[in-house]
Amino acid sequence: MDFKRRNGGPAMGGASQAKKGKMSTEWEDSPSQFEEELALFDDMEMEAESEEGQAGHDVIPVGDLFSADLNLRWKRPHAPPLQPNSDTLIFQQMDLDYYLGSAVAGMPGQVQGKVPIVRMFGVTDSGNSVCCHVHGFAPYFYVPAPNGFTNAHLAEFQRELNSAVLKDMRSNKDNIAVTVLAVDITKKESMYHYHGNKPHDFLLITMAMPRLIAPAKRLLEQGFKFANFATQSYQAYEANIDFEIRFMVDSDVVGCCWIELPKGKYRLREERSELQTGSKYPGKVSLCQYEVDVAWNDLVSHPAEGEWQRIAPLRVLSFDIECAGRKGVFPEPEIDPVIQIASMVQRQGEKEPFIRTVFTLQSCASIVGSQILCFTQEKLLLQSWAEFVRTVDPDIITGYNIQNFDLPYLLNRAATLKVNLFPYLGRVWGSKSVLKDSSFQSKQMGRRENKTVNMEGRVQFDLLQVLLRDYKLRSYTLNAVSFHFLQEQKEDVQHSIITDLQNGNEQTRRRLAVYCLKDAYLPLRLLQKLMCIINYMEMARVTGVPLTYLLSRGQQIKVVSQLLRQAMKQDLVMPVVRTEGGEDYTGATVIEPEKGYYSVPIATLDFSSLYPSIMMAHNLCYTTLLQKSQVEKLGLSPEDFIKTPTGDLFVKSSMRKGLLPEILENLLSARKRAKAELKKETDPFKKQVLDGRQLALKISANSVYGFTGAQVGKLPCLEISQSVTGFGRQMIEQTKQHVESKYTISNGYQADAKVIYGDTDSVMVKLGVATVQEAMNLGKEAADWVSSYFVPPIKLEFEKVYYPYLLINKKRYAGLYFSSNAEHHDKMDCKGIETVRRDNCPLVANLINTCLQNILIDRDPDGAVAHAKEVISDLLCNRIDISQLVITKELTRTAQEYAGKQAHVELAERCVWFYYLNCEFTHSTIWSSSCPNLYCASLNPYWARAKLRVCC
DNA sequence: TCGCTCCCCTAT
DNA sequence: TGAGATAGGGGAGCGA
Repeated sequence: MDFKRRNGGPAMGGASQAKKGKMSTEWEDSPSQFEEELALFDDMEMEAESEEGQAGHDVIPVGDLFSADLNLRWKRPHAPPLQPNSDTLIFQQMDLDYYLGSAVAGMPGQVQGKVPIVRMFGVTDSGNSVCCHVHGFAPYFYVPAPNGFTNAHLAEFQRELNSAVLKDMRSNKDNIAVTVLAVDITKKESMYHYHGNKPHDFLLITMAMPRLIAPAKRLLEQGFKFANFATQSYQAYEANIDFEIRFMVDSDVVGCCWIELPKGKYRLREERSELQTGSKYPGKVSLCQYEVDVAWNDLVSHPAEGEWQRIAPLRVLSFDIECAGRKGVFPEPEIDPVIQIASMVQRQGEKEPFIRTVFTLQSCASIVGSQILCFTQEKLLLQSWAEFVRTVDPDIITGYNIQNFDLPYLLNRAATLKVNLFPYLGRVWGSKSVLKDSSFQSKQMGRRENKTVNMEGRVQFDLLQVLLRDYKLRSYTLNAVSFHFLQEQKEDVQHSIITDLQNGNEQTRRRLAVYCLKDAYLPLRLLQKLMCIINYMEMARVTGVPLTYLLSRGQQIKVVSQLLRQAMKQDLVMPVVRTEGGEDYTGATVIEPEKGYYSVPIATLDFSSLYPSIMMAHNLCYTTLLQKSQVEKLGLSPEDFIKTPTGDLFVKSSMRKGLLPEILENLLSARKRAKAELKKETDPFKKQVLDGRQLALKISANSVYGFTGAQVGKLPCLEISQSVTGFGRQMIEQTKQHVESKYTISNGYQADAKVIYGDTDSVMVKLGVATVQEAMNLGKEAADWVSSYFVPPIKLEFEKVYYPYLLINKKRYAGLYFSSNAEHHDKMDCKGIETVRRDNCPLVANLINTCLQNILIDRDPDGAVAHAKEVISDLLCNRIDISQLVITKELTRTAQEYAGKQAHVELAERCVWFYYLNCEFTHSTIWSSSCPNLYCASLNPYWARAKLRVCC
């Protein structure tokens, strides 16, 4: 749908504007490239399966929609019979959730009342779908045992807490009889602070349901009294862990891992009608081909190594809808009908979709390479599509903005038309897909209003959401994104004529169907090109969270998952800290730049993975943080701990090795392994997986620091984060001093080296050599030499040479980038300048880019001035395409926000002048200088009219 | 005109 | 109840 993408911000740039005059008759002339592509799929398939006798591209009579003969490929491959006693069941787990249900005979855990049951959905190697009910895992948390507590007190404690929680419930509609299932004494240690490696008695409190943990925790914190112990407040540990994560951590399951159910250890559910209630075993409740019950401690989880790195033949469904809107009004599901739904289904790992189909309202001429299903009633169209989804049974559902547009629209439309069988899109019988509003807020992404639709067992993987998270783009329309990544455009249909096309004939509707099909096809292509599914799967495996968390949750949960896994091995428990924003802490140093244009090579030295390596080098962790009062109490000598630049104390690894350094070492060594494997691997698909993994490992390592500094988070620790940045500040300062003290004329070098700039983990050094090669050689030597002053694994590395280099200000510079070859530059590198910022119009970015090229590549500042003047004169004479003046932005922003933005042409002039002046300047010095042509173009893209103002 | 705050978006 | 961090340039807008 085009409407949804028109919602925010101006529509596409000049290309579509220019084609406005295109006549509708032109369409029928020749098939588009995309149509030819579709036809090609068909040819390939005809060859491959000529015996199947399936006429894939015909218009199918609706009555035969789901007939096994006609749409054989819709269904999953036949599932061979499974004998639980002699067959093991192995599947890749893709989605994991839990529900409250009745206990199943023969399974561990509570037998009475509602019990939490974990549910895993997955796919076998042969492409069969699996739903696995996991029984017997109950939620729990810890509190420290009070002084004098013994086994004799357990029963009393449990009874008192149980009745307190029951009393606390306002209503008890589930008729819960027992809230506290068990209380046990266990030896644990808090992970916060170092306290002499002495485990203490903790009470492990097991609850009947996940939602009972919060009240139990609250009651214990508020002050709890039992037996003759005084009323006291109990600090809760691990009471804020999602139940899914709790289960995964405890059973060593990570996201998207392979699960093995050994023979004899599971039970297969049978198809059973509602009336047959005689059996003590429940029948199937899902649409999956295999549905099984297993005890939580009987399942085997395979770490993603060796053969277990493979990926099952998942079914990925991409779809797009079109609605017939009214002129100039955003379509409303209560009024405007859905006229087409295009769907493409692809198996993960295959090149092309094997199902290409479009459901249309009214007749539609055939399209070679795709199946057209025509309906005279919209109601039937919707219902059939829902049945199509259930038949195809996809593991992953994708599309462009399906989360906030297509799915909500379909649900609302189906509700309006009373298509009662529509909203069951998940894999669980009778579980209705409902629309909910949710808002997601983070400092990183700002406030995001989102809609959610539940679809148990299917992963919703909206490509737009992926792009918003992972890529900074100027525009997020499907058209712009496709052009950016695939150099391909959408089919050319203006959204304003969609209704006209629908009301035309079967040829105009065919035109619309081709457009709709392409909109379903492009997301698949993009997912493939960007390796989204593989990368996300690897991230889920590395961090241990379910795949769905990666799109629905923030960064913290990934660190929590790893931290809990590591902590469990050492019997450490994580406290629940109350979250309140405190003082900000000091961050990194940015060395005052020696602004100027440098026509000599500038070497850049970088600390690789600075913050992770600081944490590893100095053993910074929650578990090693030492309170000053504890030094004497624990009888520590000064050799046992260090004092960080911020004055915080941490014990050395000889006393206790920190969890965070351990996690980081694992991540970074796993990354080294992945990179080594990547080099050896020849299979392109496995290569993608490994590359995805090394990327996931790198990102994960870098997010550990952020987690400790997140003051509104699960476990903030400012002592760690401020010590990390403190060390960083010290190190960059020392690096500057070391380099400038050794590389001097008096030490026999050509010139006195000068650090002209540096930010956080890098320094730019003018070494005084004339060639790039010399700068590289000397840079490498300097990096190695400086590294010797720091604790491993901290390492300063030579990264690149800039030649020439234009240093405009802090965080704003440009230069030609030489990394391996001293003869040829890799690219022109621009940082912070208008060319890389998305809040400038293309004219400004292009102009500055050209000026920088003139200055840096051609070494022709006069050319830059000439170019700038030319553009300005074009601007004044209205010779600039309006699209150049419009700031195209992501659709989440409203057009009003762009109003009043200014395009600043003068910056190009400033660059040029700066080259001449080669000295420090301010805005006003340039402004008041006698520069001949300084203009400022102010524009209002909302009205799409540029207003020009002559400033000089 | 200057100085200030707020906002956006970037660098690391 | 869920959200990685700080540093910093530079424009817009406002008041003195």
